[in-house]
Amino acid sequence: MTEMARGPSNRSAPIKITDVAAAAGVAPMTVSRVLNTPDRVSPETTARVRAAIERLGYVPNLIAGGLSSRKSRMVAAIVPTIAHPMFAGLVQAFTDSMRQAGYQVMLSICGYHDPDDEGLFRALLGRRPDALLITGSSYSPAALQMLIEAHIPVVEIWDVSSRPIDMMLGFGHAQVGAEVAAFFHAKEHDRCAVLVADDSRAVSRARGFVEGVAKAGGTLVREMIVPAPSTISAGREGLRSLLPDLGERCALFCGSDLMAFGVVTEARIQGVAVPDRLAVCGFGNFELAAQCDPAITTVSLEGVETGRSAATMLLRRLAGEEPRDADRMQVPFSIIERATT
Amino acid sequence: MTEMARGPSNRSAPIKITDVAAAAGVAPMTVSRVLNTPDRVSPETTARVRAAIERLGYVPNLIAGGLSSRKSRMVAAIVPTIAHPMFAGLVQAFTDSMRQAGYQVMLSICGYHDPDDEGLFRALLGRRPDALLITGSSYSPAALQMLIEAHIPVVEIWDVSSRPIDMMLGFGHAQVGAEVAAFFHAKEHDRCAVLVADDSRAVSRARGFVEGVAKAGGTLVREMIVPAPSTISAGREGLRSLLPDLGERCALFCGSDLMAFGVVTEARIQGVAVPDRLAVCGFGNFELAAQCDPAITTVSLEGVETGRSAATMLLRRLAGEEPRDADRMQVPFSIIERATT
DNA sequence: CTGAAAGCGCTAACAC
DNA sequence: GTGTTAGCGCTTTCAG
Repeated sequence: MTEMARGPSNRSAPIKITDVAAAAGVAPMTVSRVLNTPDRVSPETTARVRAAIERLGYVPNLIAGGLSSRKSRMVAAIVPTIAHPMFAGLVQAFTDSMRQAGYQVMLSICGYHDPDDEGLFRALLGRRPDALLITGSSYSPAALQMLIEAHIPVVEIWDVSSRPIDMMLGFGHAQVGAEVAAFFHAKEHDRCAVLVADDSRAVSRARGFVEGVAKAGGTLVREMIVPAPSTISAGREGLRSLLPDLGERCALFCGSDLMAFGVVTEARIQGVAVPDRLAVCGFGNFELAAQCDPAITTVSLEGVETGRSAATMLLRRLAGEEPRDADRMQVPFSIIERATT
Repeated sequence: MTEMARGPSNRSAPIKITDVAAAAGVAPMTVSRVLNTPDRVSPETTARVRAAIERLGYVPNLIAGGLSSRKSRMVAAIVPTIAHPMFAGLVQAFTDSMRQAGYQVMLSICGYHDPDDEGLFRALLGRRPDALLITGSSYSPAALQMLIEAHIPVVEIWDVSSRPIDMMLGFGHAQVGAEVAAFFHAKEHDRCAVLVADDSRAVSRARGFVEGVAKAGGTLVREMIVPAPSTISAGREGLRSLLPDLGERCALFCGSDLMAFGVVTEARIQGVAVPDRLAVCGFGNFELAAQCDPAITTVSLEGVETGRSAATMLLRRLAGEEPRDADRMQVPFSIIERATT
């Protein structure tokens, strides 16, 4: 074992394309072609080059390649949280789809109210992503301006209410609220309440709900907006606070299934009959809502499908296709009725 | 408004450092210094350059900078999932800490059994991250070899049982299982069972538990290993399957709080008294375990603290400090006793 | 404190 | 098919 060990470099300088080229007896450009456009290289050469790559343990420097080709093969994604199962599913599906197409995803988690969105965008855009996925758009005008000037495909998810930068994929949150109100009305609930965390989309849903209740001639017992995030304990506290106003019969729309679960849990503890005295509808269709007892009626969102669609939209544009109408898409949502209504 | 609009470039080529330099009447190098080492530039020059940057909407190309400086100011992180609250917390805390220090995190979600770990590592290392966070190490030898040859700081989290690549931060999963077994024993449970998903760490915990039960002279009623991931419905099904063997009294250790919640829910439906006939301990200390009713006894993990510690370890090394003993750290865990035991 | 020259590792564009 | 040349946009290094 005193001979030089075979196999990759022992703690020497990192292998680069010229090393591989030298080892294979070809020009660097040929190595590059083997990696990027294999069909333009003869099989024998390819084999020799591949062997050299293998032997040296060469890992191409994508940074250098990106600088040269002006393509980073990287997309940035910004979501407020990954604790929310819908976003978790979305991110996972988006990442998978992009990776399959050869893109790496840089994920940023920005919270619901990022004070320094400009700083975040600068850090992201500075890496010259080929495309961008962002959530909603409660961003500062300066930050949005940066996005526009980046001249890359951008897809906004989660909210279709605002003026889009480029592509858009989501649903009107107010509309969700309205549909839940209509659903409650159809079930002959005329006393309604709503409990949400104060993030702008949830508040939109609440507003849509309140309007829907009014339009249907119902009574709004209470509109509770609590600090984000939307948690189980917020739901439990919410119900305790609502208790005095509950009356004979009341229907409550919650900002998330977590909250709804908290409400249902606390209701059992407090001896409030669900759904007879209190009907509950959640939002998000988390596993919890389906599997807890009683199972919770909720609004289903299809995070996975949204993530996949977002990837498809971006990939189409990255492949050079022109913008089209379908680039402004509503994501379907549906009310899944279960035991709490 | 027929004059040329003020403000940043209207759809022209992207602004680069030479544009800013020209606009400010300085050399490109001076612009670079304003951005990277502001204290080495006179205040007046700085002001002029900053104004030009602002006016042109210049966003430095970090790709080019990285190539030149051989520092990407980027770290890669690999986790199996973000659906698990512990990982979600960890990732969030890690990302925050790194971002504060000026590093961007590239997150990869690899699932529990990635067939193409080499491909993933190549994609990541090709971007020349300055450091790496990885979860556990059920990776192929070739893939691990790539990590070693990257010659960057690596911190492995989540499992301290294997031989480390560099730094390590986690806890012995087998030890967790053993402690839960001891905990059950202390509560005079001599009939025990365990239910986990088949991911390698969860299986380690189960094994530790089984050994612990044996050591304490207890009886292992059942060891159930179900397909990953660990879900509520897996817990519900698990209990149904366990039902015939439950006997008078039994203590069950679950692979996650989700499973434990499923078990407790199904137990209520089936009329199994918790904790009198069936004691349950979860794993992970999710909000759900604390807030459901009955609240679930669990093992608490401190994902947030782990993420922060991992960041600290890496940042120390990135700042040039030498490896030290503290680089192999146990993350504390604790059993939180609640109503299900 | 500021500038000029050289080059990071790769690929586009054009030869051969 | 393969090689050569010339950068990509920035920072290092060295001079002033």
